[in-house]
Amino acid sequence: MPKLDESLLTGLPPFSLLDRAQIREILDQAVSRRYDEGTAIFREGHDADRFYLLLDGYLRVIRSTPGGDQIIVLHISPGQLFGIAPALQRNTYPATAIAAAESIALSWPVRVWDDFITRYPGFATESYKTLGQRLGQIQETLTEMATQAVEKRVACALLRMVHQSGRKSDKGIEIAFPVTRQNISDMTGTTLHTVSRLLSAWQKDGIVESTRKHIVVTDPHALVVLSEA
DNA sequence: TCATTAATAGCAT
DNA sequence: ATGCTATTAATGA
Repeated sequence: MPKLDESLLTGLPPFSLLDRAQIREILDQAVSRRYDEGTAIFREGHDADRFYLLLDGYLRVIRSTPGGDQIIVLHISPGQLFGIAPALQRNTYPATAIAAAESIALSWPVRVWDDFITRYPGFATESYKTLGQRLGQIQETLTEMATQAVEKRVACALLRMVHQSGRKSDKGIEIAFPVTRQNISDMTGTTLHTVSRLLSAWQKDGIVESTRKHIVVTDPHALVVLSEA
C-alpha cells in the first residue's frame, strides 16, 4: 500500500487541531480505496466494521423505505466523515453509501473509534457536529417532502446539491457530480417524468441548463424564489 | 454498429 | 397536476 501524505488530512475539520505526528498516526492506520461510479461502499443493515472519510468524489446515501423503494437521504462531499455508525452506538450501517462519481475514501476499523475520540482533541466535537447537521438536514427534507408541493421540493433538492457541490462555470453554477432525473425523483419523492418536465420548463425559462446527467443552474436566485413560493 | 441506459412525448388517471 | 407506456436520443462497448 502506498504511504499516504499528511496533507490529505491537514485542515479538515475533524483533524484541524492535531499536530503532524498525530496525523501521521491516524494515516498509518487508514486504508485508502478507490470506488468506481455506482459502487457501494457499504450497505444498509450490514455489520459496521469500518468508518470512513471521503477524500475525493461524491456519494449518495440511500435508505430503503418499508414500501421497498429507495430514497436518497443526503449527499457526502469531500472532507466529510461518513459511515460513522460507532458514533450512533450502532453495529450496523443505517443506510447504503453509493459512489455518485468516481471517489476515493479512507477508512479505519471501528475499534479505533474510541481511541480517536479520547486521544485526538477536536475529533469528537467535529464528528458529533456533522452528525447533528445531517440529522437536521434529514429532518428538514422529510418535513419538506410531507408538506410542500413537488415543484418546491425539486427546487430545494437542486439548491441543496448546488450548496454542497456547486462549482462556478461560465454559464452559472454546475452540480459537480452526475445526476439523473431518476436520482432527483429519489430525493424528492416524485417520478423521473415529473422531474424531467420541471427541468424542461425551467430550461425554457433560462433557470437551468441540463445535458445528460449534468445540470447547470444559470439563475440560482429564480430557483430560490421557486423554493420559497 | 449494436446494446444499454437516460430523457422526453404523449396519453391516462 | 402527476404518473405510466412507448419512443427517441445519447453513450459506451
